[in-house]
Amino acid sequence: MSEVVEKMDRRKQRTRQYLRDALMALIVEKGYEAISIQDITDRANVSRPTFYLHYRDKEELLLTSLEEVYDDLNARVGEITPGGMMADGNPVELVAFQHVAEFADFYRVMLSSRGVAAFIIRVQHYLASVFQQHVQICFPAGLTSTVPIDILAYREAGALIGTLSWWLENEMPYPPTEMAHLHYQSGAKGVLWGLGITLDAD
Amino acid sequence: MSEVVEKMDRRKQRTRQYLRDALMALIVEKGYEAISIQDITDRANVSRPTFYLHYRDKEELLLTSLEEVYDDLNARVGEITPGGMMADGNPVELVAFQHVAEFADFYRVMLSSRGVAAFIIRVQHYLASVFQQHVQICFPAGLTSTVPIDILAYREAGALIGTLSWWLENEMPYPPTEMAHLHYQSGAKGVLWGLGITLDAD
DNA sequence: ACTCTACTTTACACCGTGTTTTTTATTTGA
DNA sequence: TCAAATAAAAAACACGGTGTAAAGTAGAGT
Repeated sequence: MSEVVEKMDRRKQRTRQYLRDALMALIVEKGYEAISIQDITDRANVSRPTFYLHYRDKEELLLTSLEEVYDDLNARVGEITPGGMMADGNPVELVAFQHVAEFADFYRVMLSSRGVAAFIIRVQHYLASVFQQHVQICFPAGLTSTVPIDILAYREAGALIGTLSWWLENEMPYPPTEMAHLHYQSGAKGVLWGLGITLDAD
Repeated sequence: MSEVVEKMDRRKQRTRQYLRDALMALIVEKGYEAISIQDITDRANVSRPTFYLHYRDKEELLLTSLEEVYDDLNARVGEITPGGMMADGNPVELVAFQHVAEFADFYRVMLSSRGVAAFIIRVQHYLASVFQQHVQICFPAGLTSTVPIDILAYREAGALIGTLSWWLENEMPYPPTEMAHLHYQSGAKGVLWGLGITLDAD
């Protein structure tokens, strides 16, 4: 996933690290779209032409910068066990809330009006694929689903993004564990359950 | 909501209409970000300075152009009746699927990587507010919710966007009515129901 | 110490933005 | 129908960001 970093000149490593740090800081400060290459290189204390020695454009820098974020997320997702719940009895969604809490400043911007559509959609696809993988781990024998699994995957991916958006917009009033439970329950048992309504017969 | 159009010079009306049409066509063709003012005025057969006589920038044109889309949506939402289902027995989500089907080319871009984060977030907020209003219409006496209603609203708003994304990305293989039912059921009864799983006791 | 190679500096052409001024065309309404 | 009002076109401008090139400098690797 990451580039080969071992045999890379220290200056190269340092410069790229400066650029990535600068981008992340600037995203938090002024939003992605408002950032110019000059802004990034100024912040990184690097000349503007140097930028182009490493990255084609702002988007390419963003994509590589995201790897740090993804590495954290993938490490957490790797801990998932079959069975729908994690080893400690928490729902798997907890990893998402913990991860987002870790990078709250970043996500607060990127999942807002000042964010990037491509990033939001990418997160959605990622979460949908995790959902599908998780279903296959929990039910290896297969299922006779009432609803196509990929629709459910997109639905739940969007639902999680929605809950995360609310959480980030409202200064994260509940801890990750509580959010994970609220989200899990209203998903597993349905929205009517979340509203406190007993479901009638079909 | 809309401007006063009656007393407006015909040339003004025509020019603005051309600009709005051009923007919408270009969004479908190349995505919002890739469009320049020059692109819009070329397509509209209008000089570039003229653009600035009417709109401050591309975003302002987008916002006014969206009113046509919103007018359609609001007309449909207005038809919602209290009770969770519409007069014909379809779930209220149906209006969203019908509306998106009407402007499918537009939404296919705007809810994709080539779209605009601000638009996606705006749709999310709109859907969340509709959800909350709908709950208040259906249960005017109030509810003792297990989950805060605004969290549920964001959750379901995101969920709907997720389902719509899947639908648009996959060439809309099911008609709006069927999508609405699939979406409604997996929301009301929960994801496990959608997967075909009978829920154990708590 | 010597050789690479990354970085800096300066410069340039290009493109999109936003505005101004002058001129032309069209609409309004008296 | 004609005069006054106003919208649009045309041409030009300053500005800022992009992407590249050429020359020189500094610091890494061996």
